[in-house]
Amino acid sequence: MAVRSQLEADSPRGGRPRDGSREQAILDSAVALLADVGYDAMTIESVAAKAGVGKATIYRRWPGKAELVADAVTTMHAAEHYEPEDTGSLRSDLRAVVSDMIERIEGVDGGLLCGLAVAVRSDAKLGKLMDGHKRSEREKAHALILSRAKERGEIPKTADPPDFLDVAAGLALFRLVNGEALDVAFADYLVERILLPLINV
Amino acid sequence: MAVRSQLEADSPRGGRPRDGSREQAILDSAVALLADVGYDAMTIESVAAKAGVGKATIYRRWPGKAELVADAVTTMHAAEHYEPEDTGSLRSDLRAVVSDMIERIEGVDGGLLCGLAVAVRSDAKLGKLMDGHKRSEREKAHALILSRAKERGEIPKTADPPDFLDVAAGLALFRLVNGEALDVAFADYLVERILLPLINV
Amino acid sequence: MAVRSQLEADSPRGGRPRDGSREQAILDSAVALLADVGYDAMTIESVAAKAGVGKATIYRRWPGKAELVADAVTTMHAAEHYEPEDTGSLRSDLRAVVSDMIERIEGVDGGLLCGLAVAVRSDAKLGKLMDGHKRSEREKAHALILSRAKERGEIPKTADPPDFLDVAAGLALFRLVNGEALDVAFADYLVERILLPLINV
Amino acid sequence: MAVRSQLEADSPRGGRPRDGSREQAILDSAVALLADVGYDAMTIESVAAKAGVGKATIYRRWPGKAELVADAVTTMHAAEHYEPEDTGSLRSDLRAVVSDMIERIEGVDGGLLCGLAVAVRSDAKLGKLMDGHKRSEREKAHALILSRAKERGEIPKTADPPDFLDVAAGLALFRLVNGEALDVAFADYLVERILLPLINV
DNA sequence: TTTTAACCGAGACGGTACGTCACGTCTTGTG
DNA sequence: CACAAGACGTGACGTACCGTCTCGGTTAAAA
Repeated sequence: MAVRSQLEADSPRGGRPRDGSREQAILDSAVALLADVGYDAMTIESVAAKAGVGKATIYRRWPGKAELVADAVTTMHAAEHYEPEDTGSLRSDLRAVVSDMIERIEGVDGGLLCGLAVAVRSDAKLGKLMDGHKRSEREKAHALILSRAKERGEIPKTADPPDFLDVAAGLALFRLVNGEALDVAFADYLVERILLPLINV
Repeated sequence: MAVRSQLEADSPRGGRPRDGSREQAILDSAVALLADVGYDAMTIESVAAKAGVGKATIYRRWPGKAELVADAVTTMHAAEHYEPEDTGSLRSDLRAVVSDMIERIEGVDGGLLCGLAVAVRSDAKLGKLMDGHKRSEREKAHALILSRAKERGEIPKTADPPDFLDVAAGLALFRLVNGEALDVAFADYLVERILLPLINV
Repeated sequence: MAVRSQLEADSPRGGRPRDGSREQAILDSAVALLADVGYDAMTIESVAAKAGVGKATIYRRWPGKAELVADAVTTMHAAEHYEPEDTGSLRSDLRAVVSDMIERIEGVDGGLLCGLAVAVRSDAKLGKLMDGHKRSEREKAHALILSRAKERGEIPKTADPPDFLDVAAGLALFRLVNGEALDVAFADYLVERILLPLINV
Repeated sequence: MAVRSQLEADSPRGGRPRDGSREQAILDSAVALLADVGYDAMTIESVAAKAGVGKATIYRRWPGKAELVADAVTTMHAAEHYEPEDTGSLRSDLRAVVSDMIERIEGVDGGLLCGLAVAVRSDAKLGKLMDGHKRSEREKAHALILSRAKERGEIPKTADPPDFLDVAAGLALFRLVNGEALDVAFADYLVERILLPLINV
């Protein structure tokens, strides 16, 4: 988790404790609405209504919309358990991971990331808090693909390519922002002209 | 240009013609305000006031804020005349172009691109219209850097690397969205571990 | 007529003369729209459209909406040629004229007069100009009814009652403004308890 | 009261209850502004500002400007405690009440009543709700003046004249609408030629 | 057990930007 | 010049959210 709760565990004295289930209901509703209608059209009021929760219950936990969204996105990524299968070759492993990534970006991630970036820019602290999980997932996938390729003998044991999954994600996002299609041709280009060359230095 | 005017050349006869100078005044004001205060804090009313224009004159030309911003960003990019100098070597040429790009992204582009992406996603047609100029600028720089390197003999005349400037821009944007710093270390990493390997296949 | 034309017959020098037919088209459209949608919802733009006329052609003749409406109402009243029939007795003459008046008020006049009154109050000059025709019509009816009653011997030749038709119109308008019904009972009351007593002093 | 609150006593449970003091603050501001600047120039925003209230707080209670004004006028009339003094004779009592009425009409009532009439006609229910208080005030004054005259022996104990104060108000309003002056001569005429004859049948 | 304080859903509050619409004026081209 | 068309600056309209606040009621730990 990340920004949530502002005061993670303080309030030393009495009173009814917060109901943890609300937290999840709110985040779930936020994720659903982000995917449905996008960042701008998602309102705190709609999140509250969908979660069956009062607005104050949201503002008690997050200082504003941007922070709520940050947590919602983090939650969303945490939910996906990114474990690329062994498809038999480096090339096909890359193809699989790239296809998967593109699918996700086209689904929701793209718009969310961009909408979120607005929040990031308006409050720089956010950004620093929110990338933890995602990065580690990417790094795990990176290491896994690489070690398989080494075991297969496709690349030398000493190979140490850069963060090629970041490169893939960045290029995909960039094309999205520019309104270009994320199609099969792009996936091909990405694997053949960018990723494989970077790994096979 | 792009979205502007809704009906680029419609009602052929009758009535006072639109005053083209308003168009520019509005876009200029929009660009200035975007850079000053950001997407959210930029209001249509403030754009109108700064441009010395009525709100209706804006809404007559653009259906909403998102579309106006889309055009404003396009205009902004059109204004920049991207001509990378010859710094003497491929490596330093890349360093120069990367530094320049990072600077621009940190300045305004980043937030704008992201804010824009929201608009893009809510109206898919926008995206398709707005990348023309920017892409061609990038392609010119790409070709220029490459031909210089070939003339210097740094790379073979037959080299045909992928769109490495897109890769650089994408990775930078990606880090921005994730709240990571776009610092000198990143620029180094980008040039040494990504761009040069991609070119020197 | 009344306010119309601002400069009734001036502009001594050349140029295309005003097209008098426009005047009537505008007034007709204004009357129709007033009756259809009321004062507030009647817009200059809709009058212009219905009349097939440019807005400037209206503003060239009348300084504003209020004045146009003033003329339109006057025109409307001028159109009705109020000649009460001889029904055989003073009482039935009064009944006839009262019924007629109520009908007219319920139809359009009521709302118009009230809407118009707003204009009157915002520009006091208007009022002074616009009552001419209507008053003279009322006075003609007043005199006619009275002379018939005298000829029939219902009232003395020397009788000189006050402007009872004004009283009738005023009371009807007042009830309208107060949201009370203008029904048969009211007409009865008006004739029996107000008008006849005022005449038969 | 009248239109106010749309649903006088609806949502029985939940939520912060409406603050009744806002209601009065809004109506007071509306009355003041109506008197100051008139119906057209009175804007909802100015009412809100003067009352120290958000626009939404007004629109939560009234569906639009017309209905707010309707209530404001009703309130205004409710505030005036109409108790005509005993001036010693029927004639002077009538003069007093007529002068008072004219003064009020010239002040604000006239324009308000007319502006209101527009609302009345666009929503017939309004009218039926809003005349209660005013009528009863008029009736009280009517009865008072009459009983005094009877005590003085000016008119027979059995006299039962029609609603002469309605007649007076109606005629005054009618003249106002027609742009005729409500001056001393009119007051004279009203008392001598209309009211006294009606009473002294 | 009673108190107490923070929790909860609901929704009113003061603001503010939105996008629409009409005003009355100005600017075209065509008679 | 008048005219039809319609763009212009202006400013009010009514709507929708923002983030805060208040209400009656609930819930657990502290007294």
